[in-house]
Amino acid sequence: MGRRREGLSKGDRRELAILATARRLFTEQPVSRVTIDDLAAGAGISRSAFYFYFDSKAAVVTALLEEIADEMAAATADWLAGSGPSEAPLRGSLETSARLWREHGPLLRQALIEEDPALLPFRSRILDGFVAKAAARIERDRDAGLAPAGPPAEALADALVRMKFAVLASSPDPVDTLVTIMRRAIYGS
Amino acid sequence: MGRRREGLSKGDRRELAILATARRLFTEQPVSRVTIDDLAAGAGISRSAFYFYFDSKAAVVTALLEEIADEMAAATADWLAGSGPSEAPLRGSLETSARLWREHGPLLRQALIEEDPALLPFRSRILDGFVAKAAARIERDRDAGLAPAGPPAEALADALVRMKFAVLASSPDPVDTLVTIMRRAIYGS
DNA sequence: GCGATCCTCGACATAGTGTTGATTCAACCG
DNA sequence: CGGTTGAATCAACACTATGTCGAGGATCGC
Repeated sequence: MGRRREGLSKGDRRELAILATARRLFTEQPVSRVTIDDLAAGAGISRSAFYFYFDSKAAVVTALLEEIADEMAAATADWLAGSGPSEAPLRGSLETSARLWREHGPLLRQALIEEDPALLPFRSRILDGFVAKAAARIERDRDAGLAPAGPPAEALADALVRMKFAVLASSPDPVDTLVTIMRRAIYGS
Repeated sequence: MGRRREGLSKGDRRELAILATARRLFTEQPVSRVTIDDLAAGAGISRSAFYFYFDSKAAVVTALLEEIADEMAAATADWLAGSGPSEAPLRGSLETSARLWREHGPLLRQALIEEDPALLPFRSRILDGFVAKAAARIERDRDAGLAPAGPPAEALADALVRMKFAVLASSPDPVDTLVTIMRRAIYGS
């Protein structure tokens, strides 16, 4: 009777246990201070058994970042799609981003600030994607006469995105400041 | 005759050789990829002899950063002491900062971006010092009616300094963009 | 009950860091 | 000259973390 009760094999459950442990540990301490031993112990397996499920710590981090990537994109989609200097969409986007950094700070830091080479794919997806879309939005506003000329939109967007990550990584609640700087940088003459 | 000819003992020369090697290697590759073996080999000594001269790689990095700290301070002194939105002093300060990052990128990156705990003293000296002075300058301009109100000067300065470092670390020539953003962020309404 | 596949582990290999104790060497003191 | 001292050097060791291998144990499909 009842062969595969719930569809989750022992192996599946162990893989999920590793990810759950990683999620827990990576909210508390920097990625570099979590060892594979920690992850294996948290999942109740030996260190070398870990390698059956993941190739490296970076693979676990990548898996977790995949989960977060969509939230990151959704957080800014509103503002990126809009136009003009109105404050609310920008503030909303930044509030959500700030929450994500509070929840996943060490992970995002490892990928976006420390620039771990193993996390390059995620980083370029997020960073380049944001920069390209933000630059497009800036050009749209300039063409519409809503924003004044200034540095190349791409360079401006790049600087603002990097500032956003750097500031989110260091202050718990920087939204007001970021809103002002970004609006002035884009719309101030 | 001529006992201590030039005052430099063998040990002194070796210490300088380590520093020279470090200077060379740290212009080419990230700090984390230079091993103590590399430094020792470059200075022509064994790895364990290295530990006679320095406690760790971080100690070497600290010594090199000491040399750079003064240049960093001098680079921005002009602008920090002035007032008002005029472009030249800001641009001059940023040009010098950009040159320093081109020459010592990996070192500055390790201290100011990656936030290596062992380099905390240098980081707080540079970062907090800059932020405090920039905040004071912003308040001065606000009091003088040269700059409009906005986020707390401290928070604004912190965000701009972090943006500066983040952008310098990633683009070879970001001065134009930084000049515009900073002026708009401080003086734009 | 049997074979294939999934899963686990202990043992090993490698790279980097830091420590220890013995030894060399140069200078200076009597 | 001989002896003491302290600086400088090294080989060997210990530790931590990562990743690899092959030998088996558990489990599922039949």
